[in-house]
Amino acid sequence: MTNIALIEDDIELKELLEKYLNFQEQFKVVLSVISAEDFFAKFMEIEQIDILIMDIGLPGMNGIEALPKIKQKLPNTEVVMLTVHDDSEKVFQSLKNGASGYLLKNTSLETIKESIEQILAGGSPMSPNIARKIVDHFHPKPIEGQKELSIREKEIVLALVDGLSYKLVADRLKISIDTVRQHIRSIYRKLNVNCKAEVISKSYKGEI
Amino acid sequence: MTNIALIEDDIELKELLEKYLNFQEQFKVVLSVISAEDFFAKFMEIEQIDILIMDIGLPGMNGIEALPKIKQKLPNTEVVMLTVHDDSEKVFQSLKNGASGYLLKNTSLETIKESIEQILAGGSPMSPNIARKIVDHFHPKPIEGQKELSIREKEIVLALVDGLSYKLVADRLKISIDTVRQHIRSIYRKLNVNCKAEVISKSYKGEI
DNA sequence: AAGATAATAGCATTTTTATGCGATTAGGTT
DNA sequence: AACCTAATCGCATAAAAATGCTATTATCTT
Repeated sequence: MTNIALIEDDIELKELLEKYLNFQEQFKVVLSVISAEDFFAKFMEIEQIDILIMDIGLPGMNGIEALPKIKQKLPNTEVVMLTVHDDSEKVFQSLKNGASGYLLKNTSLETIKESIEQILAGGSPMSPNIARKIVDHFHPKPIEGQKELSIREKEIVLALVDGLSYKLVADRLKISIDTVRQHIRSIYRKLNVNCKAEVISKSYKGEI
Repeated sequence: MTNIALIEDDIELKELLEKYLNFQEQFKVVLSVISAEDFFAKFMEIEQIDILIMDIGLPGMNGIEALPKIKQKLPNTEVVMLTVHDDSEKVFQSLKNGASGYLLKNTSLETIKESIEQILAGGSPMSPNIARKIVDHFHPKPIEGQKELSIREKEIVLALVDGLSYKLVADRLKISIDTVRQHIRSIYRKLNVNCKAEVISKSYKGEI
C-alpha cells in the first residue's frame, strides 16, 4: 500500500484526484490539503507519506518555496510537481529543490497513476515537453559570432574549470606560465570575457 | 508522413522495428542499417530523415561517437538512443552530443511508437529510469562534513558565479569590499577551497 | 610567395585575489 | 552573564591574474 499526499488548491481537481487514487486499491490518499501552510500544520499526524503530489501555484507560500522545507522534514518522501507551469525556470528550480517528477496538468488520471508506479520503481515521471526542456539544457548552444576555441585552448579551459592556477596549468600541459597567459588572452578575446570566473561559467552552461 | 532511419546491429530487433514502424501508416522507414559506417555511406541518398533511432553498442564506431558527426550533417534530424546501457555516463554523453531522447531496450513497440509521436510534438521521450538519472543530476548532493553557507554567503556565491569582481560584488550588495573579502574567507573555510574557481565549480555541480 | 592561425615564450605593469590580524554590532543560546 | 554566530568594516601584504607589447616557429590557405 502506497501512502499519497496532495497539495492542490483547485478543489475540483483535488477531489477528483483524491477519488481516483483512493479507487486504486494499491494507493491511499492519507492527506489532502489546499496550501503549503495547511500541509505543514497537518503532516506530523500522518505516520507515513510515500509520495507527495503538489501544485506550484498555491495560495500563500508557493510550491517551489515550500519544496525544500518539505524535503528537509520528509527526506524520504518523493515529490511530484503537478502544474500548468511549463517554463524552464520553474522546472529547474523544482528539480534543484528536490522534486523527483514534473507533470503538466493536462496529464490524464491514467498517466498520473502510471507516474506514481514509475516513481515507486525508481524512475522519474516527466511530461515529454518538460523532458525536452531538460534535454535542451544539455545541448551545446552555439553562440552566434563567437569564435571556436582551438584544441589547446579547450585544454586550458578544462584546467581552469578544475580550479588550477596559471602555474598549475603550465605544469599540467608542460608549457611555460607565459604561454598559459597567452592562451588565456586568446580565450578571453574569443569568448568576449575578461576573467576566469566567466570562462568557467560559460563552460558549465555549455556555451563553449 | 514521418521518415525514420534505424541504426541497430541486432538484426532481429532491427527487422522487428522496421516491420512494426512501416505497418503504422504515418511512418516510413527510409533507411535501416547495422552500423554508423553504413549510415554514413548511405544517408546522402535519402531525401529526408525526420527521426533516427540508434543503438549505442554498435560494431565499429559506437553510437555516442557517431552522434555528433550525424548531427553535424543532419542538424534537423531528431535522434533517439535505443540501448541497453543505463549508466549515467552514457546518458549524459548522448544528451551532450545531441540526442533528443533516450529509451531502454525493454521499451515496448507501442511505447516506441508513442515516443516518436512525442518527438514530433516537440517533446523528449525518456524511459523513467533514465529520467531519474537526469533528475538526480540536479539534486544537490549533501557533502558530509561540509558546513552550510549562510544566506548572505550564498548571495556572495551567486555574485561570484555571475563573474563579478570583489568590487562589483560590494556594489551589488551595498557593502564594503572588505566585508566581501571577509565573507569569501568564510565561504572558502566552509567549502574547503582557496579560490573563486572552485567555488563556482562547486556551485554548478550542486555541491553548495 | 604572402598571409593567416596556432602554439610557444618573455618582460613589465596594473589590478584583483587571497590571506593574516583585529574590531564592532546585533541576535540568539546556554 | 557568558558565549556563539552572522554580518559588518579596516589595514596590510603577498600571490595570482589580467593586460600590453614583442617575437619565433610551424602549419595551412590562398
